[in-house]
Amino acid sequence: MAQPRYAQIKSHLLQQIEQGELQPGCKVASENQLAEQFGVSRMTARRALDELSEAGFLLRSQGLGTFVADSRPMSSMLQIRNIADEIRERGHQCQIEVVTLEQVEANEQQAYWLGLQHPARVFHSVLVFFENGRAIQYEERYVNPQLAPEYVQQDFSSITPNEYLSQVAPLTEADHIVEALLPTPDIAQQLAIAESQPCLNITRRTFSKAGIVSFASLIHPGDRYRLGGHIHVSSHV
Amino acid sequence: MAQPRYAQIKSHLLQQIEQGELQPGCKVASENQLAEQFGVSRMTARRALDELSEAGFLLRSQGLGTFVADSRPMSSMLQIRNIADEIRERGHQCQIEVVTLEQVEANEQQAYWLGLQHPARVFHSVLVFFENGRAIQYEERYVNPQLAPEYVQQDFSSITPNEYLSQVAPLTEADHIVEALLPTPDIAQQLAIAESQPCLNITRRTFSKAGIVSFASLIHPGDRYRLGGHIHVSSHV
DNA sequence: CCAGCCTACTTGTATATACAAGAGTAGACA
DNA sequence: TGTCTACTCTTGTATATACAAGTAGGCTGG
Repeated sequence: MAQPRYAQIKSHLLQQIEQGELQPGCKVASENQLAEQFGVSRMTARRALDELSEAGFLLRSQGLGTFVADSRPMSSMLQIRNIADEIRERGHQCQIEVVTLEQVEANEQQAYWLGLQHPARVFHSVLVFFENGRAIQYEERYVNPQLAPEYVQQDFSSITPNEYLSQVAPLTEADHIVEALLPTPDIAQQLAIAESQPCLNITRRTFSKAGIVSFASLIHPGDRYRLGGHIHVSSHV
Repeated sequence: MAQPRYAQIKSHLLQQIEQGELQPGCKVASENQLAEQFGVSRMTARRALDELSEAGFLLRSQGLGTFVADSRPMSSMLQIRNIADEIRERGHQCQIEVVTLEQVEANEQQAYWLGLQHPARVFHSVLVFFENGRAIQYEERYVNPQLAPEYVQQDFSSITPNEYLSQVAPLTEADHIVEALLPTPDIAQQLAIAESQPCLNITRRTFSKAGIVSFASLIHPGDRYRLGGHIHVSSHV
């Protein structure tokens, strides 16, 4: 079977939602109706509805039915913009130091985050960004070689990985994890900060239509960098 | 049934993971083993593993087995939702300690952030949130008394400020600043952490149609809390 | 009129079963 | 020795079934 039956049902519903045939708040066919319509068992239809619900496209309530959620994507505070632009916007000089640029064997976790099968060879880069001579970002990045095969040939002192990857594989989505941590001795040295200096770590995964492009860990000294953002709330709570 | 069987199995595994009995990379009991161990059918055990995998705690691969993932973010989205919900969703207990709840004279900066003229009297609260007895958030909040005049009369051990404010002044927007910092001695003591423990500080301003409702500083121990987010990129770059 | 019950339909949980497909291993065989 | 096969264990997909539980609407008896 090329695609599982439950996935076909998911796709069908998603398409209807995205094309506006199913308006927000609109009631969706029940599990039994879908089961009959697609000639599958109720549990299979249920799986499609369940996963769409889990992903935030649908709202389900016992006794009532399944409905299209009002607005799904939350615009988030974390924009995808590269730090080089930010620095230049402030009228400052931006230098980039390439620490590492290589092809490596991904471990299972890394392969998983890139949506690849283990084992897999991936690209790996470590860069440090300087604003007026002061280190402001330590970037460690793993790149899917299928989507950016010439990654290691780039000259990242003139074009940032973000810029290059945006060209070869336009972004469609991204997710982030933000945390506070202390730098490792190595990173502290690269950023020229004390090991007791708390840092902001942003782990970012970027997606294009073809799949997961890369994930990166961006580490910023807490006293030199803040993250700002704005959310527009659709409904409430 | 108080709690579904599959949820019991989830809790059991989660507890083992969080207490380090199941180390990252460690192989987890197979569906059949769990089914026998808990006296349920394979499909029920499977549901527990599936949901934990979906949530990022486990990695599964066909033919090999199920393994504990390295680490995962605690909150999945940068929504405006209160931390109490997150804690409850994890099936944990949430306690709130009210440290301060008063009316104070806002300084010029505070009045400015609330969009008020100096001088102005505003409400001020300091709360500490506990998850299973461990402090997970120190919240200091300033509230616009015009939009929530009965703020100080609330019992915040039963309803969170976020929930209350959402009721009296539905949110329309919010902005954030995220930074990494070291806690002050006082905050370190309230959170029961070392003063060298880096923390994530989220400064959040919330807006309703009538104006700025409140701004709050939410401080989380870096080793107990992460922030996750997802962006849907509409068009360019 | 309306309060209460009953029924039909919904989602939620749980089970038993079957087969498919990926991965590793032991053993047969050349 | 090396290779291919067969077996076993794993997760993945799909089905049929049963009962629980929440919701709404209608019907009946007072």
